[in-house]
Amino acid sequence: MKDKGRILLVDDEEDILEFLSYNLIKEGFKIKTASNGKSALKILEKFNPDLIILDVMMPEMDGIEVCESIRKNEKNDDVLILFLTARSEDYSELAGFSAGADDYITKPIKPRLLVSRVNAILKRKRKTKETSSPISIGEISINKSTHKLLYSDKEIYLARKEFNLLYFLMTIPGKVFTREEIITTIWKDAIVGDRTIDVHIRKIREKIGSNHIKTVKGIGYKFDI
Amino acid sequence: MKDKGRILLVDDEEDILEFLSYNLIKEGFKIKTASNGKSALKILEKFNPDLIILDVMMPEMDGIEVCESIRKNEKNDDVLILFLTARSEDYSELAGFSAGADDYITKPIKPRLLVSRVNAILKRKRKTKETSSPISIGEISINKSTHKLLYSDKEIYLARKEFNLLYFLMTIPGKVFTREEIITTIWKDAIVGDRTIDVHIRKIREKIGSNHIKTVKGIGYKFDI
DNA sequence: GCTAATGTTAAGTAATTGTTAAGGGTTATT
DNA sequence: AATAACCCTTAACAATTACTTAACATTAGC
Repeated sequence: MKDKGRILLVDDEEDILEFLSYNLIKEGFKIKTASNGKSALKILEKFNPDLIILDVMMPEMDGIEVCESIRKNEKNDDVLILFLTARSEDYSELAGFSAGADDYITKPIKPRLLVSRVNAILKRKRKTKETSSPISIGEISINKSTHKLLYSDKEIYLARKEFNLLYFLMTIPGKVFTREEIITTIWKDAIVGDRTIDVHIRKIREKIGSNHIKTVKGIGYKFDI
Repeated sequence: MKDKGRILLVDDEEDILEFLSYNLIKEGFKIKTASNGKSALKILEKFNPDLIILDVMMPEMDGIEVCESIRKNEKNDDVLILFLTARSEDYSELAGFSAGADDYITKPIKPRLLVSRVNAILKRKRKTKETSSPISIGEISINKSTHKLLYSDKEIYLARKEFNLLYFLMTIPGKVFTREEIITTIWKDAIVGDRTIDVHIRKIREKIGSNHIKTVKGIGYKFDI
């Protein structure tokens, strides 16, 4: 069976790991397991999974902590995280999402539901990857999957934040993105000073010239040809 | 309680449907729910909602596909679509916008924010159907999302207040807007002197000529071709 | 022609963005 | 493990741009 995706399972209960593995391997996923947060983080470095299924309730490091720890590292921006939570938790106080989760499943786990959820989430990942591939505008071409920027056929290196920012602006050329939109997209909910955006804009302009990113005072920035 | 609007909720998770319903019904909205894309499309035919709240991540048909499918039918041009998305999905909201969404909310959903967003978006709908699409009158075209004013194909830069003012006048060409209306719309509740409007009008006229904005003495201004 | 309303101008004030360099943190290299 | 290299953020300050005002001029309509 072909490789449908790589999944890292994290739970302190052996039973559940087995149960999940069994059902997901049957579907053709590549599985690794970890029985605690620390080893999960370790495995993560090498395994490079598409998805991490994380039990919220674990001794020592709970799922939320693990999730935050994963998200702290921008290298892991791409990986999806799905939580396992106890039924009783009220949706409104589900802490997982603010920690950076993408979805969650409540226990008891029904194999069918699990599989369809996992398929759905990975399908979306593939889809956004496809649609988010290279954008070419004028003589500038930016490619998220290779993290490369070409400017009239010359390769220009951009640091991660610069890259994300430019990429974001280029997703809809001409549209003015407000500072708020930029912050919530690039910085998620981190709190950064107002000058931070400007500094990054400046660095991008330094590298691609100042004709393409236009300032709309009082509103934000836009990318134009 | 009076009918504040009709909303169709689409999510595969019962919990979230309940959570959303509870909060929106409390506010006086009429609610219907669907647990997948297909049934949403079916309900849509009869329910005729003002707004559809759509989870991006669903098995089988995801939110974006549902949205595209809704927009394909011109009958549904009027309906507003609001996405629910998990935070870390990269710019998926943008894919949403090109699919025809009007706004989005990220999880975790906070009841207050939800309600205020829903109210805002419905209010906008009642006021002007145009939210982000450009207004073109004669050889003048003004576009809020790109913050561009085109005058016989030449791009003209307007500062923020000027832009908002002209945009406001152009929303209903021919209508005379009183100074009071202008003040409350553009300046909200700031207190500004009487000459302030005139100065801005002057600057606009300087840029697009004085034929289009007409003074109606004692009342206000209007935009004419 | 009188008068209230609007137009015009320039100057002052406020708000926003640009720039620079420094410091803390992280990652790569030796 | 120490070191170097780099990235990100910040703060302070500069520069720019936007906005408002006041004083005076002009106009429309009675």
